[in-house]
Amino acid sequence: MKRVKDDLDRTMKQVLKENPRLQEGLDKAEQAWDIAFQIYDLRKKAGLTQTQLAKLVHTKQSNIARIETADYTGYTLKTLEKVTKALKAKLEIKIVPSQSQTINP
Amino acid sequence: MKRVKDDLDRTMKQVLKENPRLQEGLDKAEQAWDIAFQIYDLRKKAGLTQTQLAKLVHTKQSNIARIETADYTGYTLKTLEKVTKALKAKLEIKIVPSQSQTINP
DNA sequence: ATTTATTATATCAAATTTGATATATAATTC
DNA sequence: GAATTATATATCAAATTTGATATAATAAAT
Repeated sequence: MKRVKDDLDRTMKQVLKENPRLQEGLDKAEQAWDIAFQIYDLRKKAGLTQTQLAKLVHTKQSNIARIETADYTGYTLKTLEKVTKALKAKLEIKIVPSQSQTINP
Repeated sequence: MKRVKDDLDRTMKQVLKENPRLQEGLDKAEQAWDIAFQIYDLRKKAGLTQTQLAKLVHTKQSNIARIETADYTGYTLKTLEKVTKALKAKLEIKIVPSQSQTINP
């Protein structure tokens, strides 16, 4: 049951890896999935294994696995920050209003 | 003791409100503070009081206050998402690598 | 095909955040 | 300046995430 989702995830990761432009389209899709992928991708590019990254973050491999697969909406910024820092990346969080959000004069 | 920090926060909010370009400079500063401010700012622009926003988020005023003032690193994405959605904004999370992060061939 | 390495899943206690209530402080309004 | 509104702080139980260990599943390598 969950296996199915994961298989999809993995093939999607592959597809995206080969067609990087598709990534943009995902912005509207689930944040959760996107973050998971971003981390996965960075880790791969850094040539790190989950266990190695885990060590950098001072945690265990299983926790990295959780981050990369699970739906991530509920997790804390603190965690995200630790991971991205270990990957020598910067966490950018922007809250962008959909429409001009000023009060009418 | 904490009052001092808050007073600073408030005046900073003012300063930033008047010199929006300064905002950029803050990107390197604390994420936490920045998020707090972004929410505060959006709420104000939407002309909402903390209590009103709280109602939209199905929570209480004190929790919104906490979000806007407290150091926010530890909180969950879920919460951030609920709040930004209520403010009709979109939460953008990007993990940007500091240097080109590819493996050497 | 067997090993070996890598990643995924389950589970559970400990730590942390969240929601809620109550109350204090600050700012507006009259 | 008193009253009303808005925001900040304290506290605590309940819910959730985190870290950890163990183990299963998958992939890679030999």
